[in-house]
Amino acid sequence: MLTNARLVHQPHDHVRSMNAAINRAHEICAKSNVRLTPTREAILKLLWQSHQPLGAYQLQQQLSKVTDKPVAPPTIYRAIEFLIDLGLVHRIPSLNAFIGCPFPNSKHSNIFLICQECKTVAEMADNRVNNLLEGLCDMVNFKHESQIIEIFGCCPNCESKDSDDE
Amino acid sequence: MLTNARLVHQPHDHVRSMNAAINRAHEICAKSNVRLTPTREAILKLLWQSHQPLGAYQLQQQLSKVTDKPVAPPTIYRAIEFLIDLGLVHRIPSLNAFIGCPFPNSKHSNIFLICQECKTVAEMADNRVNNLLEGLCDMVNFKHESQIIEIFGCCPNCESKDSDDE
DNA sequence: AAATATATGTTATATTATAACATATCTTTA
DNA sequence: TAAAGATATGTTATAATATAACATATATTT
Repeated sequence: MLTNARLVHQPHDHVRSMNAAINRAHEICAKSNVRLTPTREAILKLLWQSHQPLGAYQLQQQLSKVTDKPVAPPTIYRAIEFLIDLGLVHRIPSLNAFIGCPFPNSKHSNIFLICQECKTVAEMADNRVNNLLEGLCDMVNFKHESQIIEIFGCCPNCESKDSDDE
Repeated sequence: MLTNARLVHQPHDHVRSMNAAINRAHEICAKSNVRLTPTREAILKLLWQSHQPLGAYQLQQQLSKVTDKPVAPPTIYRAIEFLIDLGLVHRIPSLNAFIGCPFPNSKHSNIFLICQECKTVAEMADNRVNNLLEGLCDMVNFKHESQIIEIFGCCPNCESKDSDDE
């Protein structure tokens, strides 16, 4: 099992993990012979700086502030599409929002733990889940190509806060 | 494992399965002491008549045609919300669309097999998946409340057609 | 330096979803 | 059975998310 759950739900060196992510992104782009342009890098940084997934229009506002220039939606959606295609970013469909992928090199289980209290999202990967789902697909002759698993609930932080309140 | 995959991907008595679904819906509403009003029933029927998930505005058009009256979006979204709350209908987040639930009484795994060719969606339920995911959540102290699993790929029908073409 | 490919800017608009308030219809209880 | 309360629907407006289409700019190759 692979997860960033502890990281997401605990205080940590945010700048450092972001820089690591940006470096990885540069490597991945170099390998694929595509360009991590300033706009794309800025979007990726914004996503990494955020503990929560960001919507396209939140990104628009933030990018506009950072660059001190007006930014139109297509700019955002294009950058996001680029980053998603490279596996550097995920879209969380039920939230219409986007997050940086913590392990862009590994096989994607695309399991997202969505805290309904604080709105943070952690990601997990687990081969047993992949195998099980692929097995189920085989049983009904469905050709499995990709998947996304959204789990809604309460993260450890919020859970302990909630029990304090009672 | 529980699935309607064979049903969805094969010819079958559509009217009959729809009527069964409507009857089940009436029972479930009676039990919960809520009303399956004409609008709500009509929406549910439209969803059951469709092999594919329908968007809110498709439902709007179709309902308007059936009732020969103008229908506004809130009418649709209200009916859908009602049906979803009862477990009679699901929303497929990545499609912004809705489908009738084939087994509204059973525990929901919420596994959806989405054919990217023909756009049909089958549903599965499997306790091993639920157990595995709940186990993973336990490991990171995440309190699991609900989940949705979208699997994208190719259904047996389209798969056999595709191989014919080659 | 020209030609080509890639990326961004810009305007407009499509698509999905909800807020807010008015009206109607059921359901209960006096 | 009429009034009160709860539930459901109608209506208008608008918010939020996403994309199409075309112009311009920047990088890359030749």
